[in-house]
Amino acid sequence: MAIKIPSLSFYARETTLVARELLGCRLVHVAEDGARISGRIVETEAYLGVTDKACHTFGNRKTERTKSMYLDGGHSYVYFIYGMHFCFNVVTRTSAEPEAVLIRALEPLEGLEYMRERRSVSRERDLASGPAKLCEALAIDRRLDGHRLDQLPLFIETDTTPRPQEIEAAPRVGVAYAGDAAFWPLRFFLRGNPHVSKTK
DNA sequence: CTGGGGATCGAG
DNA sequence: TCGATCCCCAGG
Repeated sequence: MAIKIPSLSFYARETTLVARELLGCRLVHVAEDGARISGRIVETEAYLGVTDKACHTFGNRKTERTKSMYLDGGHSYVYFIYGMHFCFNVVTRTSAEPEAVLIRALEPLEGLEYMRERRSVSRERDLASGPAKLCEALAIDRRLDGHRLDQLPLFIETDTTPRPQEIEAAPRVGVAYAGDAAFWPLRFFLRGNPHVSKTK
């Protein structure tokens, strides 16, 4: 299968569909020295905008933090959480529907030594098996908030396409406060992949 | 201005 | 199970 970089129209579609189709794609950050740091996306979560109590734009909230959610699909939304971590999202649909896909885990593919320098763990499966872990491994921080994901230095390539039966759905992690939405099966991951995040 | 809480992680 | 660590944002 030929590797290509999806245009913004790929991201303008229904958010749950994008969340599923991002599985198997490759997230790439090109470092300042030109080296590629990348991993295969093995876990995602869909956040469905103004009617989704777990989404930062629930009720049409538009603040300094969430303004990237109101960009067109295909931009990044990077936010700071718990006083020390970043999380990386791909914005979907249009500026009128502020929805996004949280990238929750990667299987490291390129630049593993670079990742190990940034992360104080040795096991490969600990490098990027969580939303904040992968941001640290790929050096994604607020400077990349609002970035277009069809351009350097951070972009997404198509890679492998998982078979539908390899994709498992489950409730999202860490959103118990969100009422009914806490039970919506909007977390998608590759069944049995060791780089999927651990949940408690 | 204030303060309660968070789409997490890793040590113990 | 819990602490780290600080920004966000609703409410007054």
